[in-house]
Amino acid sequence: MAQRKSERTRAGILAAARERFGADGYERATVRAIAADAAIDPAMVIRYFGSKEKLFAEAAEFDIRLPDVSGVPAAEVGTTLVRHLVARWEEDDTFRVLLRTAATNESAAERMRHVFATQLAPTLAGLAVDQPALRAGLVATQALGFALCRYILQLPPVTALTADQAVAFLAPTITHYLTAPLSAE
Amino acid sequence: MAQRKSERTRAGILAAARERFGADGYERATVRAIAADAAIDPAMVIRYFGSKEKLFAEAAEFDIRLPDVSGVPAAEVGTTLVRHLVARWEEDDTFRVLLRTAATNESAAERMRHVFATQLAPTLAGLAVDQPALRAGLVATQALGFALCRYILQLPPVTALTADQAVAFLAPTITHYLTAPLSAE
DNA sequence: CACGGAAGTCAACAGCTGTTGGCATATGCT
DNA sequence: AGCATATGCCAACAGCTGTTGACTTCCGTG
Repeated sequence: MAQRKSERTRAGILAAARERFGADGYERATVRAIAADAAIDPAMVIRYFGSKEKLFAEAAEFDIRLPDVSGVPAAEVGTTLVRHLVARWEEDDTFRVLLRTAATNESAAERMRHVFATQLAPTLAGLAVDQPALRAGLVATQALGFALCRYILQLPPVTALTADQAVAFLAPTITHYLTAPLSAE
Repeated sequence: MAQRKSERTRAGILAAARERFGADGYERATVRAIAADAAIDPAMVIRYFGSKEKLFAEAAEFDIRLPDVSGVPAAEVGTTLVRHLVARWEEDDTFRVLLRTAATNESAAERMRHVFATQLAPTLAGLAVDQPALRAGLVATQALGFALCRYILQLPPVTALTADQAVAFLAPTITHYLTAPLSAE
């Protein structure tokens, strides 16, 4: 097996890349810095991934892995959804990479829209009482806004929350956006 | 008046800088590109503002100019607040500059926290029924999340909204965060 | 008109960037 | 063992970055 060792260094580069991209964003995260974190030569980063952009593409591959909520009582759907999202964001930093970079990099923004359209919106469509696209959009504003304030901007009152508190505060809003009548409030 | 002409070109540089920073973020917006937009030599940008960072600091100086809501009926506070925020964001792109850049630039993030702490939180504190810091933080997640999805990520369902629709959808959430009991939802 | 200072141009700098090719080394197979 | 190939390092490249200093041009004032 000639592949065994290479796969480990490849994974090391990817891990270092995720951390750097997540901390610094696409432009400031240099190939040299990523290579140094992975204790390897910068040339190897290019050899393994072709280019910085392809490395980023792989590092930002994000699967939201939404749970199946078809069996969940309607009243608990919001809580279930939010709990999953927060847990998912806390456990790995791939999403932070994507969110941070999407602010300044158009291809990352496009990928973010793609995640929204293919992963979030379809699931929410089954839960919304009407106007699924609009409701999914509203949910996104609250969900991504929370992630932005907590992980990127790090607003003190938002970082101070425990995950459970965050879920308790956000869930009613999500439920509201999915089910409340929208025209006259 | 030796100053008159210089002030015009200075304003021109600042306008070009705001546009470039807003469109590309701090790193990708180069001094040379800003200078080209302002039809001037890159050296002048430095001469007028000292450095790229100081230019950014001036370009991202943002005053949220929240209205006085002390005389507004409690039921309409949310709507008034949101309407003002959305109108303010639509009319000038300084806020977009700041938001976009805050994602990848720590000093811009710090400035964002400062705007939150000195401009948004104090006003909201007078409107919250309790726990003002927490409630201001929750309001920020929704408000900034909307701005992120609409102006930066440009999620189709969110950009499709008219300003009035956006206000109508967000206002109840803001009111909820300011006034609803928080412990058991 | 002559002068002084402001306004602007030009070329160049040092440093960093992603990327490439050549060369050494180690590793696994026969 | 000996070869082939994968793995890695080194040095260098061309291009871009923010920034600087010297030089020219313009303009209002004495």
